[in-house]
Amino acid sequence: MALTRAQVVSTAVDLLRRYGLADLSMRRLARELDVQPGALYWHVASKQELLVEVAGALLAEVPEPRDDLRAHEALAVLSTAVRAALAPVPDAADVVGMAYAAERAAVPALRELRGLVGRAGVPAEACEAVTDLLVHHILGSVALEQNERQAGAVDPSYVGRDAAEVAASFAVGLDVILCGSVGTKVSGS
Amino acid sequence: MALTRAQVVSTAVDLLRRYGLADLSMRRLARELDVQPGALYWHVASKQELLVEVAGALLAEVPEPRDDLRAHEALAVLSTAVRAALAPVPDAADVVGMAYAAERAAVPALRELRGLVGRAGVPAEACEAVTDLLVHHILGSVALEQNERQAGAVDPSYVGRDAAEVAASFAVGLDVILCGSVGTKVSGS
DNA sequence: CGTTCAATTGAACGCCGTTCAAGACAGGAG
DNA sequence: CTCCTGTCTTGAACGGCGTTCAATTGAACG
Repeated sequence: MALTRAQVVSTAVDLLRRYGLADLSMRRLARELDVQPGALYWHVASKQELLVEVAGALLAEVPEPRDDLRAHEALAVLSTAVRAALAPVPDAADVVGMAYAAERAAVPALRELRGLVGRAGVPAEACEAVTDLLVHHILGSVALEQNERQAGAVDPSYVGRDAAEVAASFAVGLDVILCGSVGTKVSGS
Repeated sequence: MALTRAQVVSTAVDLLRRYGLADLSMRRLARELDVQPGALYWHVASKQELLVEVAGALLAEVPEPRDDLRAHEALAVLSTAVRAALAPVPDAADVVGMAYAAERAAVPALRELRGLVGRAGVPAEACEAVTDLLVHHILGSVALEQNERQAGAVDPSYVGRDAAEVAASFAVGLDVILCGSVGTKVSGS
């Protein structure tokens, strides 16, 4: 049966999940699909475009927060959900970051985040700034957690912060963004 | 005369400044130095190690903020200075991000940032979290500004936010981190 | 049966990071 | 002056990469 764009994308996601971005090459992807590398370019214009699609797929299953929440809570829930979806996928932060950089609206879940920021009472001029801050915080945290994991795997004597600690760090940062705390208070856990 | 590690690093910085990370290949660097690629590996263990060195060089000239400032002000000054140092260097965010991920203490300027966060009254447990947040915000903002620039260069009809706007966005985000504003107030400009 | 046309092949182009035996070339010891 | 030793460089190769493109397949349709 003929190859499909959807098939290409989902196999790419699989490859990313299992082996990371370094092993997500067009050639490797072609091998996985029992196809010559050139065939991929019938379904996808470039690797860049493929990665944008992959980023979308990674966040496709993040549920929209229930809309009976206050905007702040919804923001916290969505941010945490996005982080949770990306955390277990190697190099997900790089992939999504690239997609976000290429086109802010390319990834639906992040577009939705921006809508919530607006609804949270942030003035229109600061809307993009705050959204960017949130996105960078999420992606940064994901990248960090994966880096700790990787460092620990290479050298077992290295005791970095484990996933739970990084998640807690993330929550603190999120709290700082949503409520402010460096200058004022620090909310409990 | 014999090649020097310092020479290799500074030529790498030059190449990065002028042509970006994509053109900072070991081969290109060797060509620039009138040398065979293999020669570089006498002075540098790997490209990774070279990039960490480059990241350090990029931030080597960021001045330490005067120590008569309150910690919050010093943080704002240093963060802004780091951002300003990286903003004009293509792909600087990727390079520094990589170095920071590889080893949080590898880049002196960022280590200093962490010290200031501690001095600003952030509880010890939240110290790394807040520093990470700051670093991600800085690097995210730099990456974003460069992306806008690049998009504008490719397609002149594209009107993105210019450098000043992105810098303003950065200041807003910094304000959110240092003072909090989503839940409370937004300080003037 | 012949044609058409989406889909794939196979081969090439010009890059990349890295390795390593072999050579060049200084400077000190005999 | 010769020889050696240790530092540094070359030249060539290895196995990868993203991308392009003429030629070919193969199924569906008239």
